[in-house]
Order: sequence, then C-alpha cells, then structure tokens
Amino acid sequence: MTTDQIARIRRFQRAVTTEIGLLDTSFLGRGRPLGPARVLNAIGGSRVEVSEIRAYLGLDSGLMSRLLRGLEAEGLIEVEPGADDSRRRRVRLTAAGAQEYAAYEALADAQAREMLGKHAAPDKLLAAMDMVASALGKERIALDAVDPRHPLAQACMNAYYTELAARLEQGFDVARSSDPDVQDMRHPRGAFVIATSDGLPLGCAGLKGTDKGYAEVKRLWVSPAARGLGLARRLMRELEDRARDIGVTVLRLDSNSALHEAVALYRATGWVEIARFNDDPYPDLFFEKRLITG
Amino acid sequence: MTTDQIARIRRFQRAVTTEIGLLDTSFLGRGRPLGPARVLNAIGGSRVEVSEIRAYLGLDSGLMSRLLRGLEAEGLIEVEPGADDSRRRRVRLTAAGAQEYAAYEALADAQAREMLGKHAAPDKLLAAMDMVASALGKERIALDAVDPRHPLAQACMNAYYTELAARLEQGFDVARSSDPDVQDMRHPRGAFVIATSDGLPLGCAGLKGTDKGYAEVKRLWVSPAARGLGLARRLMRELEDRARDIGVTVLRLDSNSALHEAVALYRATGWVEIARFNDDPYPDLFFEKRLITG
DNA sequence: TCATATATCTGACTAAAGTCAGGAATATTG
DNA sequence: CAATATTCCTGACTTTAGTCAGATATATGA
Repeated sequence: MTTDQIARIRRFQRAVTTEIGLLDTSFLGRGRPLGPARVLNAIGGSRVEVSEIRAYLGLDSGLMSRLLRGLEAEGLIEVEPGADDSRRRRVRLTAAGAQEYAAYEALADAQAREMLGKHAAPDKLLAAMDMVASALGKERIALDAVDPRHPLAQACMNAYYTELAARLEQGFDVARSSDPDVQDMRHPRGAFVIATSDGLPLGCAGLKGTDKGYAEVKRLWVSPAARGLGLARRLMRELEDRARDIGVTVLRLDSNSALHEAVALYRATGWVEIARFNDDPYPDLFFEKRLITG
Repeated sequence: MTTDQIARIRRFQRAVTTEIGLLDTSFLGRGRPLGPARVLNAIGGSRVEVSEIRAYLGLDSGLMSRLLRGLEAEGLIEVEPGADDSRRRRVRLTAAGAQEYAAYEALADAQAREMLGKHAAPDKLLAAMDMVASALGKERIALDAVDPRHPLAQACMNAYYTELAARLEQGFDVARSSDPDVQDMRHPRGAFVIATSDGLPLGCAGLKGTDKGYAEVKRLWVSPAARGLGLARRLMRELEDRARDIGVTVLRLDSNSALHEAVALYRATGWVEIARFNDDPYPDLFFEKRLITG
C-alpha cells in the first residue's frame, strides 16, 4: 500500500465529510432537524420495529423514544405493541406521515438528479458511487430468501444473463439453457437468496432441488458494484446452510471456465471437479461438494 | 435519467451519511469534538489565514473565534496579525499542535489503510472514490500557476506521458518529443497551471512562450478521476487569461486525433485547424486560436 | 480627514444531540 | 413461580453547534 493511495482515501473522506455536512444540517429544508428526519425516513423505508430502527441509526434508547414521541405529536406516525412480543413496538406512517415521507423522497431525488445532470459521464459516476457505497456499507448488505419471481430476484437474474452474454465466447441465450422451475428454487425443494443494500439488489444465488439425490447451485451473480467484498462467498455459505436445513448433503453446479472468479471460489471452498452431469450447452466445468452435517 | 439511477445515488448518499456520521462524531477518538478537530486539521493542512479557514469550513465568525481561543488555550496554535493587513490574522501550529495534528493524520491514515486492506480490488475502489470525490467537490478544485519543475507539476506530466503511451497507436517516448524549456513555461515567457483538490493533482496545462509571434499550449491533461467536470475547459480558459496578461494574442497547439475529447474541446472553443507547424513525430492535428483582447 | 467597509472578538442566547439513572411492562428460564 | 432479562419510557442533565447583536481595530476611497 502506497502513501499515494492513503492520500487518495483521505481526500475522499474530506470531500464527502464536508459535502454531506452541508447536505444534512438543514436536512433538505423541511423545517425538521436531522434526528426526526432520519427516523421518519427509516420508517418510510419499510422498517417497522423500534429496536430495528434504533440499531440501524445507532441511537440511544432515550433519544429514540423522544424522537418517536415528537413524530407522534406531529401526527406522522403511530406506534403499537408487537403482535407476538408486546415489548417490541411497531411503528407505521399515518397518511400525513406517508405524505411527508414522499416529500422528503422527492427532494432527495431532485438533489440526486441535479448532481447527475451536472456530470458529463453519469454512468461512470454512478458505477463509482455504487462501488464506494458497497465498500463503506459492507456489513449492511443483507441476504434474504425470496421467491425467484420477486422483482429484485428477476433484476439480478437479468443482470446475470447480460453478463454471461458478454463474457462467454459463444454468447448466452436463456432459452437454450435449462431454466430452473420456480418450484425447485423455493422452500422446501430449494431456495433463492438475494443480497441487497438499502433496497438495491447486489447479488443472488439459487438452490435448485432435484430428485437425483443432490441439489444444484444456479445463478450465482454479484453486481460489479459489490465485487471484492466477499459477497459471493457469503451467498454460497448461505445456500449451503439452507441446503443442510432441508436435508440436502450433496451439491452440484456447472460453470464456465470464462468465469474465473467463480471457478476460483469453488476450488477454494471445497468443491471438487467432476464429470459432466448434464447436456446444457454453456458449461464446460462441473463441480460437486459434500456437505459436512451435524 | 432513469429512476434506477436516482435510486443508486440515493443509496450512495445514505451509505456515506451513516458511515461518515459514525466516522466523525467521536472524531477519531482523541477526546476533541468535531469543530476544533476540523479547525486543527485545516491549519495543519497549511491553511494560514483565519478568513480562509472560515470560508473553507463554512463557519460563523463567532464560532470560529471561539474554536481558535479553545485551541490556543490548549497550547496547540498561535495567532498573530497578518503582515500586510493586520486585520486578517494568521494561525500556525505550535510544536504541541504539530504533534497533535500528526496524531490525527496517523489515525486517519490507519483507518484508510484498514478500509483498503479489506477490499479485494483496492485500485478500483480508489479510482471510484477519486471520481466521486471530484464530482462532489467540483468547486473545490483550485487552479494555480506553478513552476513546471514543481513535484505536483511533474506528477501530472508523468501521468500525461503514461496516458499518451497507452492511447497513441505508435506509443509515446518523451525523449523523441520536443520537451519544452522550463524557462518558456514560466512567467513572463509562459505559464504552467495545475489543478488540485485538497492537495491531490487532478490536471495540468502549460503555456510555452516562443519568439515566433505566438505561444503554444502544451501538456493539457486531466486525471481520469476528474473527467466530466469541465476541468479541461477551465484549464484552457486560465491559460488564455494568462496569455492575454503577458501580451500574447495568438495561440497554437498540436494534438493527436486519438485524443478525441481534447480535439472536440478545441473545436468547440474557437480553435481553428491549421497546417502542420512543427516536425514533432506524434501530433497529426494542428490548431490556432486568436484571442480577443481588450 | 471622514465615512465606510472589513476582519475579528465578545457576550448572551437557542437548538439539537446525546448521556445516564432509574422505572414500568412484558417475556424467558431454571 | 421467582429471578432475571429485555424493551421502551421518563426526567434531569451535559455537550456541541450555531446565531445574532454589538464592540473594536484596522484598512480604503472620496
């Protein structure tokens, strides 16, 4: 690591600190201090449990309580005890709250739009922002099992197909590859896991159940914005855990030698190369992994 | 502009706000609030005039005054009236202050190092950070005339040579190109201007005086991290102003058709293509611009 | 020289964020 | 069931940041 590299990060920190400082103090000029505004936005962002919001924003319980009281007094939110555990309270926006939240969203969007508009190469700027945001908020990337037909899951798979088409010498056409049945990638036959950061999809992986004594790993993809963070490894680990949960002990997958990073990951995490086990035209490498159970 | 793009910027803002929030509240754990810490760092970063620091940090004069008193009481800084205008006060670090500043630097460097170390593709991350920082801090990019032998000027020129070598079909070797005499790119014969952001060099351009009735523009370069911000245009405008100041009314330059952006800029800003006027092996395009004076 | 502008300082104030101790209600565990 | 833990609330407090109206000293231009 060179001193020049350090200097560059330092410069970035300065640029961002000052800019965000300016950005936040008058928090978008809706006459509400940063604290309540942050809480309102967290609730609008579909967070429901008080404790969850508190952890997300890193607030003291006393402070949090007061901020909630304030928003309640404004008529923007309603708080009620949780259904199964009535200590853990749940918050939701009232109609007025939803309106106020939308106003914040519109303002922030306008700000974002203006910033992009001033730049000559917006795509590059966005890609750079994605990468930085992922690196900064690494531990905020959440993995969730969803239905493979979920819009975010679809978005990931489409990005995956596009990337395959670009990277495979012979191109890629989904229609010619065996498209896994939705049923096979849902509990209890299998699973489909997506990685998201503040709602933006960053990666996916599917576990496809079969009746042949093993399950297959399909559609492992990580967004360029999140590469280098060990996300693929996390996704694979998650799939293995879920495989164990549904009683699967042998996993298989097919891949292509053009996908270096993925192949290297398989080899590094206990996968063993085996003979071709299907007649899909795209893969040229086949792996198996026996899970340690107990 | 798509909604997806907006969502990406919004996500970036969130990631950065929360991260920097965490980063700054206990400002690196040296038991000093953010305010005084920022001022100390601005002074350590070779800013000397109180008014300059105030503008840089965006502080109220009363607050600034108090923060200075505090640092003075700690024995970290000394304040004295300016030499030519005794209203504008100048600040400098005492020995203890320099030590404290160094401690902050070391902590921030360690933090940066840790962040880079956790990333699998640090170069890409740095490039992304540079781009974002430049876009955020666009108006903080300063242009200064320096001696062409200045280390930052040299750094820019070396980056320029490397880029030429990569972009020109026939490569590039400085030794074969006519290296302008240092004298010719200094006042009053010419000028050399660099663009920096918080000390990081982002671009350069040289004005080389000749005895043939015109001056030449040489070494126009903008760092990849700062492209798309109109910096080349700013550099050229600066050179034109300086040319007028030293009484030059005709400018010439040579370029290569592989450098699309530069050539497009010349054509868009009043430069007219002319016949070859030197025997340098690299250029294949030649331009002239007559300055409007008065 | 006199009016005006500029740079900084001081005192009095407010708003916002955060801390801490303890209390009430509810859940969990041996 | 009793002891303990968890979740949230309340009140009293501190720190930090920031605002605003003068006061003071110095510079500038007619």
